Amino acid sequence: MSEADREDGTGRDDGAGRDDGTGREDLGAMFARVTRRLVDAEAPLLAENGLTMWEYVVLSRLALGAAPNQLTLAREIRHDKTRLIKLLDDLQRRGLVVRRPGAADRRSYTVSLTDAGRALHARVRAAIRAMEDGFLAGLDPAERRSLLALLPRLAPRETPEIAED
Amino acid sequence: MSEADREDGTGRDDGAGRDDGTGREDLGAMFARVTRRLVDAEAPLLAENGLTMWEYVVLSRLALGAAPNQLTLAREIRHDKTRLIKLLDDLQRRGLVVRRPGAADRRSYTVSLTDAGRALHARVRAAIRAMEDGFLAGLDPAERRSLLALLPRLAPRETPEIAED
DNA sequence: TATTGTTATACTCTATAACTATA
DNA sequence: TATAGTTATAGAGTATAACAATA
Repeated sequence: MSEADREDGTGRDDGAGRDDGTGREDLGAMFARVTRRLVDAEAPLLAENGLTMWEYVVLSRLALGAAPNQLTLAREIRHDKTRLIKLLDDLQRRGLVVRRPGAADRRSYTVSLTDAGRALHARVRAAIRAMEDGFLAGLDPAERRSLLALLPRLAPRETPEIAED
Repeated sequence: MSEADREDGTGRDDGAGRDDGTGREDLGAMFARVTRRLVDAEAPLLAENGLTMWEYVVLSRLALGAAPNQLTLAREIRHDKTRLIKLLDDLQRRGLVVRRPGAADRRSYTVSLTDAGRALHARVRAAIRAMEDGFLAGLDPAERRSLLALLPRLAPRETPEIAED
């Protein structure tokens, strides 16, 4: 593929400095920059509620339903199973999640949210959602709809394995 | 435990797991997932060419024009000035970049690409661009145009300060 | 023999402080 | 006094190996 592809992209100069002749910035660089801005904007909201990013990721996953065991939970959120241990210890000590002996396999523990955990997640998520609305404020409704429809197709989420609570 | 257990909630199953009632996934989570997929896809392309991600970031910035000094270079790519040292040492040892005494300020060094550095960057960038084309293959032309127009607006790049070569 | 939860260890990445030479 | 480049050190984050209990 050559420079002629600029026809279905953006061939214009967006004022981001001297053009190096390649037409547009790397997709990875652009996505990374947006991601970093969102992470930076989420950081204070999480800190206010005493959560780290990984803890929030765990709560978000568990909000979909109980995880059958810690290993699948770790795989689904792409976190090391070894680091998940202390993280769950902390969340459980704070009464946000519970580990229960697995029904079939005595080695494993199902992990699920407590009422307090579900409430905290809902509160933080609402704050994050409000921040995101501001983040997307510059887009008109059609653009916003297009973006929200596109993103899941570019990186589909793995179907979580849900256990009985 | 049958898969049909997931149907008991909303009845909707779009492949993204049980709905937790909040409508859509966090924007940050979606962007982070896309970014990770792109980074993972770039990794082998960079490794084949003996570059780390940060080294490629430096080359990409310098492809826009020489940096007036290392400090502004570090700030523009959001990298620690202390870690930039060894990184530039390496790139210079390999003949990809050159540090030249600053014209006005004798403390500073301009940083610019050598011909070899420019060639390597162009080669790697072409490989990455080809990968990106595959990555966006699932989108129709209108969606692709919309996405590429949106991204720079969601996280504008800082205008780089360009020095004379 | 393989897997789940766990601990311990080693390694990488990142952040901070401090030094030098110039300004 | 402040800044550009550099070095050294401490800390956080991450990966790997190994172990006990169970399958």
